[in-house]
Formats: sequence, structure tokens, C-alpha cells
Amino acid sequence: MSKRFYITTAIDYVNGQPHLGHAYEKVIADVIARSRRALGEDVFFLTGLDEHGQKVQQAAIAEGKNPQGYCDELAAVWRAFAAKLKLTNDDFVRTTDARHKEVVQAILTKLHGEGQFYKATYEGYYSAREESFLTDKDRLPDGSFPPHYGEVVKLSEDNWYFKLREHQQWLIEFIEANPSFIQPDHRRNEVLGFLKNNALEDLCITRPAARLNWGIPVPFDAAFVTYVWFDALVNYISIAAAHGDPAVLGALGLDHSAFRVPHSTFPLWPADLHVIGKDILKFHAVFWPIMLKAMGLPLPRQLLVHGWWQKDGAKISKSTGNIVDPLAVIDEWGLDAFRYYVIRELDIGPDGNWTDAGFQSRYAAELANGLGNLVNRSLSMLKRYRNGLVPARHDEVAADAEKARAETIEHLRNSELQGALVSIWSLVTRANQYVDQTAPFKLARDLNQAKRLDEVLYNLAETCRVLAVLLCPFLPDTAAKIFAQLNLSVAPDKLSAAQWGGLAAGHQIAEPAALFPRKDLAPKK
RNA sequence: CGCGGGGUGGAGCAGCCCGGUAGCUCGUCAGGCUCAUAACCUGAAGGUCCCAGGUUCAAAUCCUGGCCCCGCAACCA
Repeated sequence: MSKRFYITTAIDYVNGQPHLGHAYEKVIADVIARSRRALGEDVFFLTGLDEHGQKVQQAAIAEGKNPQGYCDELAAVWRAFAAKLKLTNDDFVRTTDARHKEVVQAILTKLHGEGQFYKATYEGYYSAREESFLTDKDRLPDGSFPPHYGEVVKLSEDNWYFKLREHQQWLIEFIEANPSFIQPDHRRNEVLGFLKNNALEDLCITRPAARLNWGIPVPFDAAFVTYVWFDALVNYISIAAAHGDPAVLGALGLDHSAFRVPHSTFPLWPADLHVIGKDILKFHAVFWPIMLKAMGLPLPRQLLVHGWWQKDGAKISKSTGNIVDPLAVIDEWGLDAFRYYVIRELDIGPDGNWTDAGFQSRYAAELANGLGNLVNRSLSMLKRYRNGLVPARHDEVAADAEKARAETIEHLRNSELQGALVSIWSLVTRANQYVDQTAPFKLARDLNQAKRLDEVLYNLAETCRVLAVLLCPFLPDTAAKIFAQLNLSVAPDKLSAAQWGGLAAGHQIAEPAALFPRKDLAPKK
């Protein structure tokens, strides 16, 4: 079996409810996953949850639950969230999965055996209330610690460390030699600047079990559990191993029979794309490559780093209530409208600004009046003037459709999702102009123009079909509706199907219906 | 001098790397059309491209200095 296109999202920390930022990242990854399938590739799309750590343990206790039960409940919420977004993920990892723990422990055992870790004592100021060490950055200008930390005491603690330091130069050279490894470019420059101007500290990879027991036990030292990065980041390869990836299994000396998977080989690693937010860039661009190098595994091909959303020009914050609830938006406006807005409004990289007015504007102008109205008017005329029977093929709009298809494919190959939508909409605009220029509603009144009317109606109907194919990765529900209205039982989800001329003469279409119902403009609330 | 992003017609953005007619969406105004979800199409008005220097035949774009916003460093993608 040839290697699949392996794409991941960050795994979310199961410490609350999903919000806009989570939804955004998942939609990006899903559109890319669907695009790659549409381009004919085998895809493996992984998302999931990070469930260990102090905050989860505390939250569980605060609710009178055991941590696993607490995680199980939230995992159900997050799985439902993924389903609501219609993510086409092939697996859903939880870091409390036995399959994941097994790989984490195998890695720790291997690297420990190779002398990659050492134990050291850390001495610092410890806040019992926050259960964390404080640094000088936490101090107030007068040198004291803010009162919300409670009593701060000097404490020393043993932990295990991973030798990051010695790989610094290698990593700089790698990133410089592989400009596409971190995208967009300014994020790469940011990492290089950091690496060139700072000496890496070795990475603390444990927490004393006495202080934190909700974690994966360190196999060579029972007094410790694994601390976040050797747990969370590893999900990208633990799940590959669990599916029988030969590269990971081989590097770790594991046997695929441990995972009871049917595949003898299931090549996934290296990942083609890690989709992440800018906040975790350092961990993915610095810690993760060095961890992989130590394990003897190749690095992922690309980190695609997206920005953050603001709402109405201000930071999104639970505490101030300045939030966007993706589930509420989806319930009110539909999933595709949500997916469209976040991809169309904000290019992958910069920060963006969610406004309800902007959302409604794009819904009305681009979805309802642009795409929706085009499909509706095109199919309505075909229905009215030709009883819904597709006329003989005619190629007047073929060149424009082909241009949109070629541009869209090029954008999708480069994960330029916003650009792809712009290209698709250029065809929507072109088709609406075409209606105006050819005026089929006038041709219909003149029996001598019957042939010309046939030509125009074919061009419009076929354009609708091409649009539906191009939209599949972005707006799966809408694409399906257009196919249904065209009475095409099999949704052609491959971009090759967007080639002009797919509708057969004499084909009977179904009933047209509004794709994006107009909303009363009266603002709610 | 902690790091990073940004300041472009009324609003939101693209263009900047690789100088050469300032572009897009929304809004406004005028016209056209009536197939369609009061949708669609055409045209117009509207800009000191933050400021000041510099380089250049030519600067939104390159260089220097300054001003101002916003993130990260604090639960959060």
C-alpha cells in the first residue's frame, strides 16, 4: 500500500467546551483532507484530545468525578462537535487511549536506554494554590508575587529532562534548508529568529507523581508521570503505529500485533501536514523535530500555522463574554455557511476578525445572492422552458469553467483555501453575467431562438454541476444539494469530474430549491 | 532597546518579497433587466496608500527615523 496523505490537527486540551478557534482549525484540516481525496489521494485525517494534566485532574475533582470519567464525558462532547462540523477524520485520538500510552512508554524506554534523558533538581518558587512553579516573569514590579498565587514557597523538585540543547544547530540548518517546513514564511522567520538568538533549555518531561498523578507513568521511574509534550505531541505517531505504520513500529521496536490491527502495513509517517495555531508553533517547530530526530524518525513535511480570531476587533475571551459559539452559528445559519465564512474571511496565517455583520453580509451576498441565486435561476429556467430536460452540450462557458477548475486545483495543492474560494466565485460571477448577457428569459419568448436558448440553458446547468464538484471540499452539504437538484444520484467527489461536459443531453433534473434561504435582515437580539 | 502582527476611499481587506495606470467585497448614487431567494447586470462618486526624511527617471512597494493600534509573555486555536 502506498503512503497516504497524513494530516493532523492539534489535539485539544479537554478543559472546557469547544469554541470558534477549535472549530476553525478543524474546518481548515477537513477542507484540506477532503481536497486531497478529491485530488485522488488516499488520506488519513487525525484529530483528537489531550486529556492528561493538572487542570483536568483538578476540574474532575472539583466536580466530584474521577479524571477518566470526567474525560469520557467531555470526549463525547468533542466527538459530537467533530460530527457537527462534518469532519471526515479517519480516527479520533485520546491521549488516555491504551494504544497511545503504549507508544509513549515505548518511546520513553527507548530514549532512556539511549541516554537521551537525565534527572536533575529544579529549585524555584512554588505556588501551592496554583500548583506550579513561578518565574521572575510572574513577579510584580516590586518583586513580590501577585496575591492570587497564595503562599509562595521556595521548593526543590527532581524531574527528568530531555537533551534538546545539543540539537539546536542541526535544527537551524534543517529549517533553513527546508523553507516549506514551516508556513507561512513569517512563522518560519520567527522560529529561526528564536533559535538563533536563544540557547535552548533542555525540556522537562516529567512531573512527580506525588504532585500530579493524572498522566502516563514513566516506565523507568515509578515516581513520575509524563509531562505534556512527550504525551501530547506523540499522538501523531502513536496513532500511526496503532494502525500499523511500519516506520514508527520499526523505529520503536514495536510489533503491530500489539495493536490488533488488520493491516500488515499502513504507511502514514511522516505526516504531510500538521495544522496548528500560532500559539503552539514553538512546540511543533522546535521540540517535536528534535524528539523525532532522537527517535530516528523523519520529520513531518509541513507545519501549517494559522492565526487567531478576534470578535469585533477585540480578543475573544470567556471572562468578558466576547465569544462566538460555533454551534449556535451552525444551528442558525447552517454548517456550510459557517465553514464558508471562516475559510473565505481569513487566509491561513494572519489573525482575523469575526463580526456578525460580516458573517451576514457574506451569507447574503456570496452564498444566497451569488451562488444560491445562480443555481436557482439556472435550474428554474431549465425547468420552466425545457421541462427540466438537459439540452445538447454546448461549450460557451467551458473555458471559464476550466479556468476556475485549474485555478482551484492549483490553490488546493498549495493549501490556499481562501484563494480557491475566490477562484470558484469568479465562475459564479461569470455565470451571473452570462445570464444577463444572453437573457434566456427573452430568448424563451421567441420560438425562433429555441436553439440559442438550448445552448444557454446547457451552459448554465453544466456550470452549476461544475461548481458543485469544486465546492465539495468546502461546502459538502451544499454540493450534495446541488447534485440532488441536478438529479445526479452519485455525487462526483473527484475534482476530475469538474471537467466540462458532464451533463448528458436528455437528462432530467429535479426540483430547484433555495440553497441558502434569505434571512430577514432585522438584527436579532 | 523582550518577541511578533498591523496602519491602503465610509467599513473590511488585497497589493509590498520581484518599485512603474491603487484593486476587491460591502455600503452610497445613477441606470438596465425581470429568469431567480426584493435576487442579477452595468456605470459613477469617493483615497495626503500613518508621518518625516532618503534612494530612484519613478515609491503603497526599497532604506532610515518617528507616531499609533493589536497580539504573545496571564484560562484560551
